[in-house]
Amino acid sequence: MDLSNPLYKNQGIHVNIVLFTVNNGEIDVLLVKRNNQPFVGQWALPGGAVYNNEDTNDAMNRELFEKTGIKNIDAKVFSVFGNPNRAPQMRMLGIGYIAVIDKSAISFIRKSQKTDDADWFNIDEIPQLAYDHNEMVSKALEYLKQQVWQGGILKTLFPNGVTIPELYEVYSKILGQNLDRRNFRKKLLNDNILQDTEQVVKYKGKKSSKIYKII
Amino acid sequence: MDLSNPLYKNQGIHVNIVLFTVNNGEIDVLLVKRNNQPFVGQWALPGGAVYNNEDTNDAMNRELFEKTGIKNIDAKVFSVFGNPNRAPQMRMLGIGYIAVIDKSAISFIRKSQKTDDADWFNIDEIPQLAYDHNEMVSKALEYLKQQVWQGGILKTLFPNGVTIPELYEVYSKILGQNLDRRNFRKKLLNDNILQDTEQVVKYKGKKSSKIYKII
DNA sequence: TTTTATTTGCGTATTTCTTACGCATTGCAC
DNA sequence: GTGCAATGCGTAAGAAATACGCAAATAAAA
Repeated sequence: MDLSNPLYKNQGIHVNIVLFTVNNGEIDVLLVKRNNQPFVGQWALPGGAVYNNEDTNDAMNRELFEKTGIKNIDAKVFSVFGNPNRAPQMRMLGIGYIAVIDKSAISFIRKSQKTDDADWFNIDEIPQLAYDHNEMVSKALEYLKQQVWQGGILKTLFPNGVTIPELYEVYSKILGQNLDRRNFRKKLLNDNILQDTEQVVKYKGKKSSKIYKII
Repeated sequence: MDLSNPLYKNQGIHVNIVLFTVNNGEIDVLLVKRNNQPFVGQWALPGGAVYNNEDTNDAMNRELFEKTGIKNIDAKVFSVFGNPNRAPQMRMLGIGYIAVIDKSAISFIRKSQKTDDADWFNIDEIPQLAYDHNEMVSKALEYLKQQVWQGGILKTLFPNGVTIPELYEVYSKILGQNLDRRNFRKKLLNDNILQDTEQVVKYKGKKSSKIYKII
C-alpha cells in the first residue's frame, strides 16, 4: 500500500452500537442527540470514530461511555456498512455492534458534553436518524430475530433473575408473533438454560411466578 | 471528528476473501504469494486496501480480480478484525469475506503483476500466512460450519447441477463427520432445495446418479 | 360476596423431524 | 462368476415441536 497515494487518504472508521433493552414487553433502543456537525440536533446511535491505536471493540465501549456513561458492554458485530458515501465529510467505514442489556442495571444515562440528550426509544417510534443509522437499527433487529433462540445475546438482560412470563414477553416482542405460553415454558425448561432460584415474585394483577437464572 | 487530530490519521481498511472450493471431497482455499512489502514472499489471502471512494464489496472484488483474475464473487462478511496492530506499517482494519465457488467454473487463476503466485491449498495444509490470515481462515471455516445447513452459501458451488453423493462429500468434509448417506439424501430431498433435472451422470467405479439443481 | 377474566403452571395427545438401519440394484475389481 | 462399495428406496423407533385441556391464583367487575 502506497501511503502517498491520495486514493488511500482520508478514510476513517466509525463504530456504532445498537443497544436494545426491554421495557414492559416493549423493545427500546438507546439513542443520543448530536450536538456537533454533521447532523447537529438529530438523533443517532451512540458511537463515533475509532482512534488509530485502538481496537474497534474498545472504541465501541469508549464511545458508548463518553456519550451515555454506560460501561463495558459485551457487544457483537452484526454487520459492516461499506458504502463510501455514507458519511458526508469523508469516507467513514461503519461497523455495527449489537447488544441487549437490562435497563434497570444502568443507574443513569449521562448526557455528556458530547451529546445534547440521550434516551431510550421504542423500536416502533424511532425518528429520522443521522447517517444510515435507521438502516443499522433495522438490520440489527433482523440479526436479533435470527439469534434469539440460539442464546447468548439475551444473557445480560436479566442479571437478577427472570420469570418465564417475562421471558415470554421478550421473545414474543422480538419475534413479532404470539407463541403458545405453555409450549414456550416447556421449551425453555427443556433447553436447560434456566436455573431455579427457589424464589418467587408477585406482580400486581398476576399470579406469583418463579424466578430463574439464565445460565 | 477533528481531521487535524493525529489520533485519526493513518488508518486504512483491508478487505480479504477466504474463497473456498471443493475438490475431490477436499476443501481448498485460494491463496496468493505476496511480492511486495510487507511479508514479501509469504502466502496470504487475496485482498488489499480499500480506496477511499470505493464500496468495500467492490474493493473485495477488485482486489480478488487484480490478484487472481476471478470476477464478481458474491461473498459475505463473516468477521471484522479490529486489532490496531494487526498490520505492521499502520492501522489497517480487516474485513473478512467468505464465499464458496465451483473451481471448474474458473478458467484459470491469473498470476498478476501484483502476485508472484496464486494457488489452491488444502485446508489441512495451509502454510504460515501473512498478517493474521491464518486466524481469518479458521474463523471463516467456523462460520462455514455454522451456515452450511441453512443454505445460500453453497449455491454457487455447483452451477451446472449436482448429485446427492457429491453434496454428501462436501457436507461431510465441511462438518468433519460422516453423516448417514441415506438420511442425508432424505433430508436434502425433504428440504425442497433440489430440483430434479431428469439427467443422470456416471462416474467411473460408481453407480450412475441423478443430477439436481440447487434452488 | 359471587362471578368473570386473566395468568401461571402442569399434563397429554398429535404431528413432524431426526436417527438408525435393512435391503435391492448397479457397476467395478478380481 | 464372486466380492465389494455406491446409489437409492423403505421402514421403525426416538426426539422435538405443536396443539390444546385444565386446575389454582389473583384481581377486577357484577
